[in-house]
Amino acid sequence: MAPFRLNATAASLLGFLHERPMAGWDLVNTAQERIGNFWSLTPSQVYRELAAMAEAGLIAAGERGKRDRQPYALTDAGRAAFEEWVSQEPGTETIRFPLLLTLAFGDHLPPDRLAAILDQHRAKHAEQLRHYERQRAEIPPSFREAHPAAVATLDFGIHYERAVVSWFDQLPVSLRGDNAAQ
Amino acid sequence: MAPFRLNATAASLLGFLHERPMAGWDLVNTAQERIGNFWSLTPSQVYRELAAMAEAGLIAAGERGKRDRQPYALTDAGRAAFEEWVSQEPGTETIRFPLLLTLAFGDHLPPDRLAAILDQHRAKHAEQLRHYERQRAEIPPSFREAHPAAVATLDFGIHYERAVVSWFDQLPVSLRGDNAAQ
DNA sequence: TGGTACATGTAACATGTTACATGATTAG
DNA sequence: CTAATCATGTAACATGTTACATGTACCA
Repeated sequence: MAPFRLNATAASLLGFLHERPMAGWDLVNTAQERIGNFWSLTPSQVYRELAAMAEAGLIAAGERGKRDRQPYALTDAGRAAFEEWVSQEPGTETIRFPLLLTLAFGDHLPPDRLAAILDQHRAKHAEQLRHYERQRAEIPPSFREAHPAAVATLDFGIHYERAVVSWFDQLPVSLRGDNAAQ
Repeated sequence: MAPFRLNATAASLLGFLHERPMAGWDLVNTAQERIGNFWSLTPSQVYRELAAMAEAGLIAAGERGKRDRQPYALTDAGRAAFEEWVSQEPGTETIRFPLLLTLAFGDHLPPDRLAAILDQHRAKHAEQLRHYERQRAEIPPSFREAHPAAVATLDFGIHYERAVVSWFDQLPVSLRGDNAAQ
């Protein structure tokens, strides 16, 4: 058996499979819900990683259920691989922010066009922030105590979006114009 | 000539080539300096994109200089392709934050190990913040007025790192332990 | 004259994205 | 009966990463 180098995406799937056997579809949705705010993945990727991990013996396919659902269960090898992954030092985050590129090259754009783009993106981030805050407010105390890490990752989103919005708001008028919706 | 779909990385190289013809090496360094905080790229990528863009006629190779430097100059086609790219609505940012994955799956880790990891990453971000703030303080007023966008992207970094550090600091003791260096 | 920084690139592979094809089940 | 949603996947391609090979010029 080749030593199969786990990537973070595959490892996350193993992480979720600790809870119960799941099919690709479940994993896509679970991942979206639980780590989607800071780790993106597509269905294609999930199915590919599952196939590769099944091949490598980290998960075992069960019997297909309704609608051809293919459940996978964690194996001992999978559990071991996950343990190894999770105890590694996590790497640095990657941020790729196209808006900042547009801004950096903003000299090539009419000022009001740039201002409009900034304005629109500010609105999106403000909305995302409201969304997180609504979620935060709805967490029952029991959950808060049982899953402090889940709350902490949500809080990260809140801190991040607040920073982004306040960054927009401190931009000089020369860049953002004065049409910004406060 | 195929219509050559520009990606953000390639477009950025064109952006820099507006200033003067440059070789791959210059572009790697310029990009690292000017957009590296929110857009990562490797030398390999740069050379590949340059080759592809030269092939597509967006840039023209000049005569090789010292140390085999291969300068590229923007062509009219390149200028046009850049204009088109920069006037597009920029897409959403992508964030991939491995530490948050480790935190989300932190139940599989001894609490003090998780706390140590968090502590270490807090220190890194605090250092990065100090670095940005030092840079910010060194900007001469003349530059500030001439290049507001460059200042704004740096300010983004500052806002971001402040948010990250303050997020670390509000984590419950149950997660971060009490060994955190304030 | 030997080490360091400069400079270019290729190759192989890993990961991520997009588009599409197929069919099952459920709700109206 | 039909549309929406569930569910699985493949294929093709784009992008990103890592490791390596090659040689140049400067400077101590």
